[in-house]
Amino acid sequence: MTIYDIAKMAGVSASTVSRVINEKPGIKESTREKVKQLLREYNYTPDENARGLVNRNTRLIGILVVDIRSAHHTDLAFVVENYLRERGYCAIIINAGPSEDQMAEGLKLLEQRRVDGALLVGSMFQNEQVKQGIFEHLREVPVVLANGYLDLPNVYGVLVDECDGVKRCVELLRKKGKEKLAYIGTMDSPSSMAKLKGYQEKMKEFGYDSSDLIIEEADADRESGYEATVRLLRKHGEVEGIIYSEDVIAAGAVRAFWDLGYKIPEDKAVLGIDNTIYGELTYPKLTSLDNKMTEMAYEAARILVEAVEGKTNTKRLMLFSDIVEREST
Amino acid sequence: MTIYDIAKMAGVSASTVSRVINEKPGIKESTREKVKQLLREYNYTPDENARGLVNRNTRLIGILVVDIRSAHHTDLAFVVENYLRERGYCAIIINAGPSEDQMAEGLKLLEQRRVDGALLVGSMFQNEQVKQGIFEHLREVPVVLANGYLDLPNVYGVLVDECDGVKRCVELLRKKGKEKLAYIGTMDSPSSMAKLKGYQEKMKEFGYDSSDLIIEEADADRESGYEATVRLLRKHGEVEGIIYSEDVIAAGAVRAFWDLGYKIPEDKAVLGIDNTIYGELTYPKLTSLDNKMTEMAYEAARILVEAVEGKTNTKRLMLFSDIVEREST
DNA sequence: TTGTACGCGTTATCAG
DNA sequence: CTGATAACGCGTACAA
Repeated sequence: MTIYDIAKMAGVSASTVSRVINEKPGIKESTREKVKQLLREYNYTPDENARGLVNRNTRLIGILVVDIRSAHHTDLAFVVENYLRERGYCAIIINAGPSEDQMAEGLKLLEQRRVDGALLVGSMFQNEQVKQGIFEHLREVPVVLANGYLDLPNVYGVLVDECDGVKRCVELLRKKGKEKLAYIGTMDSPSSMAKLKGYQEKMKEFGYDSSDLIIEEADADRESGYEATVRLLRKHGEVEGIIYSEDVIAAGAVRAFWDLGYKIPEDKAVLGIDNTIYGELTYPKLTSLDNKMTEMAYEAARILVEAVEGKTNTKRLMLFSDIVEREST
Repeated sequence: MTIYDIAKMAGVSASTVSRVINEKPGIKESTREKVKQLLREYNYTPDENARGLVNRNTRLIGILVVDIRSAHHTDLAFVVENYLRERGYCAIIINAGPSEDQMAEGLKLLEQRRVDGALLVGSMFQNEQVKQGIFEHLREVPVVLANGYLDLPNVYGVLVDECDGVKRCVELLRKKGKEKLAYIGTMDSPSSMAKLKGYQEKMKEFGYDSSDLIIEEADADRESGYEATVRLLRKHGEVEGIIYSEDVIAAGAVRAFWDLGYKIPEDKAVLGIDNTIYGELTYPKLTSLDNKMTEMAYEAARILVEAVEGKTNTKRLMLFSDIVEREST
């Protein structure tokens, strides 16, 4: 079913049908009604792709994410997809995977689809190869990085002050009387490094030398959180509080403290980051640094759509995180 | 950059460029190389939409999901997206929302995009309005229901034997010496009803009258799980084991048992369904009925792609669930 | 108020 | 082996 079919049945030309569909003025009311009637009868819907070919847009937005299964990316994708759909855009989701090659591959895919814009979710996209990929494949359309930034004329960034957020976490633990503080977490992304830096700098303010700092690396899963915690406590049983780079790691840690017979928060305080579902599931519930994923998603979607529609915008938007206190501190 | 631009630079016609791009035979090696060189130089990628216009396909697959944030839907979407991408398809994701009107709206959106096929995730899509919507909007393309089925010529279903699965859960609890068994869960989807039916039928086999069965309704979140459990125990303190329709509800319940001073599994056994991350996060860890989401996702994607590519397939594929025993039973 | 003709980027067909 | 031409479904100047 095309506009030609409708046109034939209505005894008018295809352009007339097109005009009716797009609510253009200057059509006799009787023909408009006749066409509308037919449109409804065959519940005809215009082909967005063909439309895009002539309008020179697709109303398609690409969402690139390392792995959609990670909870905060999902939350973000949800908010963004809703925002887009309400404005007539469709979201193409691509799990780019962790390697920079795969990310570039994802960018190429989006170019092939001629997306009107792209959203890259996660600080992992903040690297040279992606920058190069955007330059090669998506130079013509706005690109928004959620929790990242790249210095390119068409790239916008929405960021959260993770370094400052962790500093406030350190302050909170000190205020609760915990002196000896350690840090366990991932170190594989710019975001991770910002968090770590927050811990290091704040501890130095409290008079610790960088050689005194107790830091342990972990992967972003519970098993790793469990093991890293056990490892750290074996060496530094005196630690009174640990900040974890992600709730999921802290969730594994909670189990470790249980098994080792420590009470949370009396013996050891635990503080996670991301304020995800993990934080509410552990016993006791985790205190967590909320890095405002929902807000970030909303702002990223807004900036992207506005840029696509030709409105200018701030290139970098900074959001502030909040500590959500629960039972683990 | 179009094939015409490339053609002009290579001193050939657009058809030749097109033939090179599509690896068609019958091109002089020297011209092929010359064109390929240009293609690389300008890292040109063909416009999939324009391509689709003439090929009469889009290589776009629509994924309709009630809410992408629910963990098992996310897992499924991940597997499906990877499968599709490896085969040259792109996934359009739409959060259809819980109402049947919104679902129909989502179907219309997919028609507009002229998707080559659609995947509807969750038994919630198993209703008359969606059936009508598929008939109106997606009659021409294959549609796969993950965990559901609709009797329409172009609809395929991949299902899991939830009723039978719950029966085996009842058996397991009995074998562990738990006699008095209750059921708490959602009752708002065909899938929920199948689970409930499994509980009811198996209990009858064990000699219980339907009026003896202890059943409590809950929403699919932790708060509701907590409250429903407290409510049920107040009335039936003698219950020795509870089956929950979803892990997330059971996760709330675990907290309720803690607060009420019951030991799991000694005092009360807890059994969830879905084998999601929730099950591993609670303390003790949940025994859960694994309804094979990953396998279902793989099969659904496979059937969909094969149907899109013209291969015939079983209209209904049934998978079998497994109980994953952890610490709560 | 309506229709004709063209172009969007690509592929298929047919002629050379 | 290669090029010209006609589609694909739609929107839009321009003409009537």
